[in-house]
Amino acid sequence: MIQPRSECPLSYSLDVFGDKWSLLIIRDLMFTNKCTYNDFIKSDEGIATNILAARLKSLEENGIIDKLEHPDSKAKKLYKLTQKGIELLPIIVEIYIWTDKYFAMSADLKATIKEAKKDKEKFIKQITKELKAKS
Amino acid sequence: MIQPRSECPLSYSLDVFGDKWSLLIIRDLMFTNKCTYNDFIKSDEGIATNILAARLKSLEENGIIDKLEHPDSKAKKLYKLTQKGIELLPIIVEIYIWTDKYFAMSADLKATIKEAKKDKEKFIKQITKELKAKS
DNA sequence: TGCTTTTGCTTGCAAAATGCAAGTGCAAAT
DNA sequence: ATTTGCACTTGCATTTTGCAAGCAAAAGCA
Repeated sequence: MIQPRSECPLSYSLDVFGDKWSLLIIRDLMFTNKCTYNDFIKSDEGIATNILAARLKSLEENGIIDKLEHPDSKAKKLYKLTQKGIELLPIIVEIYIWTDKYFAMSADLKATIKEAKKDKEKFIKQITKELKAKS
Repeated sequence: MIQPRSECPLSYSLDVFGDKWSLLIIRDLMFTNKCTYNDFIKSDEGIATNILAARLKSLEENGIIDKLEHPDSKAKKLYKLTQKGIELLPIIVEIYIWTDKYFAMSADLKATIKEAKKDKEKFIKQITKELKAKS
C-alpha cells in the first residue's frame, strides 16, 4: 500500500486508480468478458506488457481485484473485481455520462449511457448484480 | 488537444484528467476558495511549480478551466471552472462516496459525504449553483 | 522614488515512470 | 517431441515528474 499524499480522500483514491491505465482495466472487467492478462493486452489502447503487470499487481495490492486460478487451465490466471472494485461502478458511470456530452462515441454506447442516465440506481444495481454473479 | 488513445470515452476522459494532479486542482476550485496559482501551490499535497503550470495549461486547453484577469491585481490570474469543468462534480462526488467506505477521513468530511449521499441530485445542484454564482 | 515582496511562472537537472522489443518458463495443444 | 499460448520479466530508450533555483512584471512599502 502507498503512503497517502494527504488526508484528502480524493488524493487517496487517485493514488489507487488515478493513472492512465487502471480504470481501463477495471472497465474491461466490468463491461466486457475480459478477465485474463492476454485479454487486457488485446484491448484497443495497447498497454505495454510490463505496465499491465505492474497495474494488475497494484490493483491487487489495493484490493480492487483478485488474482485466481483459471478453471480451464493452469496456464491461465483469472482476474476478478472484488466488492471494493465493483463499487467503482458509479464513478465510471458518471465519467461516461460526462464524456457523453463532450466526446463523440458509437450510437450503441450512446444508447447505453442514455439508459444509465434514465435511472442510474437501477442501471448500477443491474450491472452490480451481473458482476457479483460471476463470483 | 491530445490524440485520443482509442474510441473509448473513458480513455478520452483519462487523457483529460486521469493523472495524479488534475482532479486535485479541480477539487480546490470546487470546494475551497482557491483560485490562483499560489492558492494551488499551498494545497496539502505539495504540487511542484512546473507541474502545476503544465496541468493548468492542459486543463485550460481541454476546456475545463478558464484563465482570467484577477479583479484585484494585474499580477494575479484567476482560474475558474468552465461549465464543462463544473459538470465533473458528479464524478468527484462518487469518488468521495467510494473512498468514504475504504479510507479514514475527518468527521466533518464524513458528515458532508453523508449529506451528499442522502440526496445526490440535490447536493450536486446546490454546489453547481454556488459555482455558477461565482461567474 | 527606490527597494522588497508577491505572483506566476520557466529552466536545468536528477529521478522515476513509461514504452518498446526481446526473452523466459511453464502449460497445453498438435 | 515440437510448437503454440499464456503470463509474465528484463534491458534499454524515451518521457514525465519532482526539486531547486531563477526571473520578469506588478504591488506594497519607505
